[in-house]
Amino acid sequence: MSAITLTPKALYEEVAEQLRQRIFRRELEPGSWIDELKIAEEFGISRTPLREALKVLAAEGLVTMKVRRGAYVTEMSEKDLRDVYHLLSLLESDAAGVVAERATDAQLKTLQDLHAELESAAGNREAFFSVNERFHMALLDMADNRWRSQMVADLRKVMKLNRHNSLFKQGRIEDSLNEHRAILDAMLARDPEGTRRAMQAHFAQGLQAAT
Amino acid sequence: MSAITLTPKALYEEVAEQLRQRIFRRELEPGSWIDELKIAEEFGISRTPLREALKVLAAEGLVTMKVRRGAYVTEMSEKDLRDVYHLLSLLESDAAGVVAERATDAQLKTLQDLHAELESAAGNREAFFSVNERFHMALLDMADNRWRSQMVADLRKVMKLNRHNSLFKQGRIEDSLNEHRAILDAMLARDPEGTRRAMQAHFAQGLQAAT
DNA sequence: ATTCATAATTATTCATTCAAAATATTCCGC
DNA sequence: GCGGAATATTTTGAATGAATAATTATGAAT
Repeated sequence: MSAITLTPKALYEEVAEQLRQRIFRRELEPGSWIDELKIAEEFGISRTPLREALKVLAAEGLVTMKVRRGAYVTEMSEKDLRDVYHLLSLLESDAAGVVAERATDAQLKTLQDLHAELESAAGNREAFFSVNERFHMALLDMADNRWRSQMVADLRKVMKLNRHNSLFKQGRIEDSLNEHRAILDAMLARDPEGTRRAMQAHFAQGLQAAT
Repeated sequence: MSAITLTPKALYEEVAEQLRQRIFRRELEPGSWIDELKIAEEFGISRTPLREALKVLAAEGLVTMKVRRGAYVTEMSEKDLRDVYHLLSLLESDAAGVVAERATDAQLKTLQDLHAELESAAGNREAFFSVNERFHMALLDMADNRWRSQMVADLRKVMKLNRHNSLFKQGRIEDSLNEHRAILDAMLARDPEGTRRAMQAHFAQGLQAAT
């Protein structure tokens, strides 16, 4: 009767998101085996959509499938962390350079607004982390390369596996804000090369703080 | 029907590879809908492993899932082609720079051998394409970043969707060999920056030939 | 004749069932 | 008591069937 279509997503998509949250919250620890029967029962679903969800997560790199052994939460070594940071630095600095070259003034304004929001969230770690994510993703969107956006999104998810995800040591938020300010200034000056360098510096600092 | 039932891979992995081949051979055309029942019947399997295989391909970007509409072979626009080339250039030039910095002499020798093989395959397009793929992947392996290797492998698969995949116009093979020679020379000279530039030039030329 | 609504058909998505494989446990022999 | 083999249990992987959602076609009303 009701014309409201309450099928926004397929069940396996929903399940994939729930699993991501559990992994990020460390309710499922890296290296640990994922019990299909147990999870399916907890979610009140059958194994079919769960298995499809696990394959989505495997493609993102969050879980690792072993033949005839099932799914395991991916373990990130120190080297993995460095490698992923390296790629994020490469991809996002390139994206920032593109934005510095081609963004409209309205788009730059959007980034300025997000930065302002970031500064006002400096006191709250959760909020800061969330706005920071939105800033980076908004920049990616403006760089307008769906393949890169997808890759960066996946890498950022994988990075959350790291135990030092609470990478915000004393003073790191302040430093991060300054680095963002430098990126923004270079973009406003329409200086692509300077923007790339500023973004690379931002990631170099982020890696230092995480290790 | 071989009586040997060794299970090197899961069925859905096997099916995923078969589907890739069909897509690359254009038996499944970009933009077209993938009929689950028909394919399952042709392969003599049920829809379950097929659906799992489709999700793997969706993660690679080869197919696109639409809610309640099933799977479609991904369509690559001109812009998509440029975007993917851009990323491959970025990732592989970085990898080549890393190799120029850190590869052992034995590894450089391996690349030299592959280049020699490439030169001797210059007369056969199929062979040239195959050896070329092996050269790029060997280089990626040496750069030793599994996340980058995975991303590049996926992007290279997606690139095969392009109709101008027979991107070897008159003289392109000769040019490509020269570009490879320049990359190799820069690596042998242990010149990371020159290596990166040479690889970027290689991709710039490749894009030109493909469009 | 055209548009909207309803019904039917078609195809996706999820659950249940079944089979095969790997691991662990137990029993027997040395 | 220890080791090996066989069996049993656990778990992944695949098939079939049922239900839900969407699209298309048909009919009626304006």
